[in-house]
Amino acid sequence: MENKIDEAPKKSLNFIEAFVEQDLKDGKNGGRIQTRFPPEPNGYLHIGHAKAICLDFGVAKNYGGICNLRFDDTNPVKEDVEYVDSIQEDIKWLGYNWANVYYASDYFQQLWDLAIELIKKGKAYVDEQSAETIAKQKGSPTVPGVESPYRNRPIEENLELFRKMNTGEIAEGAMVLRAKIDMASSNMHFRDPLMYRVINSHPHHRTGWTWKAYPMYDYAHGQSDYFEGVTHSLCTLEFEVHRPLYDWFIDQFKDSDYRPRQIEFNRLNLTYTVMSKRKMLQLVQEGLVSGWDDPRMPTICGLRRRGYSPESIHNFIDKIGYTKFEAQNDIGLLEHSVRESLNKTATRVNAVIDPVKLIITNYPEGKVEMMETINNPEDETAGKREIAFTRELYVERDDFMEDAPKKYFRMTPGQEVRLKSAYIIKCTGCKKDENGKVEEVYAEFDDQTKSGMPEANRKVKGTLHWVSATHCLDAEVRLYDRLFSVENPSADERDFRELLNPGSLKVLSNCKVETSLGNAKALDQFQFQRIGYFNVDSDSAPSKLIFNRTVSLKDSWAKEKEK
RNA sequence: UGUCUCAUGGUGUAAUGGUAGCACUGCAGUUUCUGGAUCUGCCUGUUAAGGUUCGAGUCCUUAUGAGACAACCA
Repeated sequence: MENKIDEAPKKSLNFIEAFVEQDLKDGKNGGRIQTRFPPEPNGYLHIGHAKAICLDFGVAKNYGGICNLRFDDTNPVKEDVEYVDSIQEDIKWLGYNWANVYYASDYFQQLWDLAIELIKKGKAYVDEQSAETIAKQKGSPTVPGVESPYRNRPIEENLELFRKMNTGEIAEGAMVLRAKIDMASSNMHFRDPLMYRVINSHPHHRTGWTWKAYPMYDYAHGQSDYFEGVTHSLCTLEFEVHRPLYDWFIDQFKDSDYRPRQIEFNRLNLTYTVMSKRKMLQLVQEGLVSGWDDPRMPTICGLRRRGYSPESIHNFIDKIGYTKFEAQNDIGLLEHSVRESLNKTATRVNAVIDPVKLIITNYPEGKVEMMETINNPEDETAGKREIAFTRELYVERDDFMEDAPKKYFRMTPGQEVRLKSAYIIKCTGCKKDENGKVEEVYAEFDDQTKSGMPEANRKVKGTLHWVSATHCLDAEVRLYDRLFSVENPSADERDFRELLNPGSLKVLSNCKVETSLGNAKALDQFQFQRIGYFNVDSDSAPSKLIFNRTVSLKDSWAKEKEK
């Protein structure tokens, strides 16, 4: 037995964990591990952020370090407290606790002081050219830039102008502070990058009108990492080109052996989804979805409302891994992850989403039998409950066919099926309206086949779910599907809004569910037997039950039908 | 016609110079009071060409393809 444990396969490290372990082995930073999750509070978190969160918090946890939450709030034009709250809620929901909450705005004074130091060293200057001129002078990746005429302004003058940038004496857009590096560098970010710009049209959500000059990302981010003692600054691939500049700024100011290390990994791309904040915002603003938490959105709040468990998201992220390859991840894997998670935890209930009446013609009128049924066959501790059985029931319209193919295991005249947790019945026929639509299905039950009786062990091909027509509740069921109809909306030439899946939401208003669902609370997760996983929508009320389909069950009959 | 990064089945990801493995998907079967779940089996892969080496997915060279970078955004 002990040998078995030794033989357990070691989980292989991703390249970031390998770097971290090597740094630890090399004794860097005194063996300390510290990461940070640095969202800009300008939007809701999505599953791509969840990937970063799992890494930032996960690395800290696995290597005995800490992870801080830091809001990168250096642009008051776009940022808002509204987002600060939702971001914290979403991180907690994912199951993580930060050691501290910081704000880049906490460092405005320190950053200011360092900028002055840089000016005094002759390594930064105030440029008063227009944004367009500066852009033009940057050149292009293949053409070197040209130096600003203000590049060699005297230090005293730079100090004076920089001070004025922050007093309101300088108009927004009129001046910037730039680091003096190399206008001919092959790395565009080295061509005298902007460090500060003037913003006096918007108050900052935390510092109000105190500051008029705000630091730019490349300067603020790296220094914030440094101030906090971050050892591993993990970010996505598009910041790869920024790393030399990140290092450059740190080199200007560092005063010990300690330095944070930036490592980049691939961002999450999901098929049939868009992940850009801009596009999501457009979907919300144009009413193409009901809001940031629309269950079709890849936002954390959307997934939560859809019925995804935190565990399902962790499992998914675990499976896709972290590399430097720009992958397209199959949304099918996310769906698999949620089925895997909910299979173990969701109570099985009976819900008929497209009901047709089934009458057991030889069952006494008015009789009510309470049938015992198991809550979750995957979890012995989940217990049992009772459901009412009566002469008139509802079953799925799909579960009856007058002329059925050979492999149809459900109700068709002459065929026996089992009603789950109740009796075996034999279908005898149906009644149709003038259009040929089935109005009622008829069957006879065998009183020796009640679940638990010896005769109940008789082999029958199909087992159907049902609810009593007299002991059930009405419900609305929202069937959600993938938001887009093409695999990669971002790669399509057409406008992404034309690519929306018209069938991404179907509302069924005439569903019948078992009475036990009457006291279900918002977000409670269930498996509607034979249909899928559903949860209680946040708009649901006892007087109007609303369920969202998280994901359907795998359906091998649907595949068989297609053949 | 720059710099940087990347390339393993349909998709994603391992193999850290020594038997190309895992997961998802797909297919076939087993089993089942959910056509779910379970269990079993199968299909499919190292971008190309050279080189180093006893031995290369891994190291080197070149080619090809893909991505990132020219916001007073982060």
